[in-house]
Amino acid sequence: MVDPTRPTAPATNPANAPEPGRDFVRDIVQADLDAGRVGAIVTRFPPEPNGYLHIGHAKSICLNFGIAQEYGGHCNLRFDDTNPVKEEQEFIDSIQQDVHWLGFDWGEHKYFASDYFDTLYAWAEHLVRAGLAYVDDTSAEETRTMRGTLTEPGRESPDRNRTVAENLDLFRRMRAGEFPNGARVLRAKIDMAAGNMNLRDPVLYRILHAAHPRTGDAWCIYPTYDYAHGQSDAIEGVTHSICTLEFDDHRPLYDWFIEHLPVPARPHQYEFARLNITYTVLSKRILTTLVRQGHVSGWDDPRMPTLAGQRRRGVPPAALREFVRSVGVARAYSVVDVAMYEHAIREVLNATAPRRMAVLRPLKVVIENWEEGRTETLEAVNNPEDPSAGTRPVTFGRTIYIEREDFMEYPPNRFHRLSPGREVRLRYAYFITCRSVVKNDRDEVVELRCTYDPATRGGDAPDGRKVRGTLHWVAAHDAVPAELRLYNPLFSRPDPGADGDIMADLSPDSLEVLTGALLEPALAGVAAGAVVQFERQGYFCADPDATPEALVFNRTVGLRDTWAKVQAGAKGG
RNA sequence: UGGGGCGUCGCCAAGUGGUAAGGCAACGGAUUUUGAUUCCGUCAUUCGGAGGUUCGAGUCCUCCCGCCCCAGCCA
Repeated sequence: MVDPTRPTAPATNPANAPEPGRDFVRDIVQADLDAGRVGAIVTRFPPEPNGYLHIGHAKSICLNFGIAQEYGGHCNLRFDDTNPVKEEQEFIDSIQQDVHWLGFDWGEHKYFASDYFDTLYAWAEHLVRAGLAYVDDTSAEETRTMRGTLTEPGRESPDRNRTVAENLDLFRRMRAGEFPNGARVLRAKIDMAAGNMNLRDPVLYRILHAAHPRTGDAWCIYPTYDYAHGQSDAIEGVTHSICTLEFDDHRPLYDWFIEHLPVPARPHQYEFARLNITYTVLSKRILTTLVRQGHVSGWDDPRMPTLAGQRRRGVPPAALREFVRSVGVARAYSVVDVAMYEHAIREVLNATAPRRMAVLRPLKVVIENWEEGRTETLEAVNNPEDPSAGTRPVTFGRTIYIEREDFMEYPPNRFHRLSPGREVRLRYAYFITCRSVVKNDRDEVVELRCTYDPATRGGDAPDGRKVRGTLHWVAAHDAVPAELRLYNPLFSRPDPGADGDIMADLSPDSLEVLTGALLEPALAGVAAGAVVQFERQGYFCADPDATPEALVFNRTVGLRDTWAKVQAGAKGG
């Protein structure tokens, strides 16, 4: 059957052609607008409040709210709360917080599928009266076997031909609470032999004696997703109901309900490929398991791909939006390289994050020709990408700390940091030369004795001599202690779960805690949530776990590190 | 011959019959007081495969191959 309201080919409109083909969904929207099939664009983001939103949802949110914005329509936030046994107020709250954080606003358009329970129920009776739905007493297990298989047709329930009167009576008594969970269901009467399993008399209502977060005990029967979704779209006047590919073969059912019910509008469903990322799991079910089994500290553990987790990790919402934009929207199954995500994060943070110095693994350095007790204040640039960020003072002294890995007693070929006899620059301070090494009884380097060149104040040599390396540092007299949490992928393989047991792929190295880090004093009063770049190390976000004894920072993402790559290559080769 | 969807560079992804965009990654090189950033260059004679139509095919036709989704009273 040809539906004249359904777009066939994108219409062209040379007059005000938008930047061509941003993605196929926008093409459809544009074509519908051009052809006058719809007035204002209405989309919707329909989360079920049974968990926290994750990066995959960000793609859907950006698509739905983005399209509404671009075409001057609006996007509804609609909670798909049709299954009270899984849904909780905590999730209703977190979802709203996360959508706002991502940068989108539903305005007055916040809805719940449960707002429509009365209408949905009335429409179900309508189907019953039309002979298109019946009450089935078959048990869940029996229903499953009778549904047939992918290659064999199903068998019709003996209750399939009950009279309208009997169905109406039974359905009303279901609603009245006369029957226990699972005793009966209301099913659509479609086609038990359909090749599309969704059309083999799908369930519309099931008995669930459970309190609902919003409707309380008002109901003991609840509509299924298939029955509730399209009708909710119609009630809200949604023009483009955009969902993921696995709902593709639900569309005939979606359309069936719309055609057979007295709905006030004719919405259309469109499907796009969901987002997958290497080394990452975007499945609410698995994420829930990680939280419940304590593999992570909670939904907002910075290792979690949840929006709450990424926020705590320090990922700016703009980076998420940029990432989603760069990935595009299509219908082909895809797994995006997590490097693309990290790139988007660095791109945003490079432009915005103030620079600070922090030593992750300190190595003591004594400047032998610097007088005991003398300090000197120098000027450090806050963000070379943003002159308006200004400068800040940093104080130098006789004893400082540098990064342990910035010194090697026996340096390999291309190492151009500090080693015995070699001169390097301390960022914004002086050139220093390593004169000797102090070791403990285990032969470990515990301290360097260096000298500085007073003429190189600020880091420039008046005689124009060059130095190969520039190191970050903190002064012993004013450094601030901190705990640093370094994160690695939660899973140890790019395709977690591909071998079956996803929990077996959990990485033992996803979290490394550094307790002895030292920060420059400018970081002392930093507010939780602030993101800075620790020069030469990476971007770090102040965590609310900070105590009076020590600040806590989460590493959002490291800087690109070509030296590490060179080393890895040398080791491997 | 169960139904549906999809196959363009290592990973995303434009392309809608006129002679393969872009991003990520990678690799060279320049600049650099972050081995960062920035910059410049290299990176698909070929679009899952085979036929066919056409002056011309990633785009149209036929056949074949491969991958994903569906048998919840989950969404």
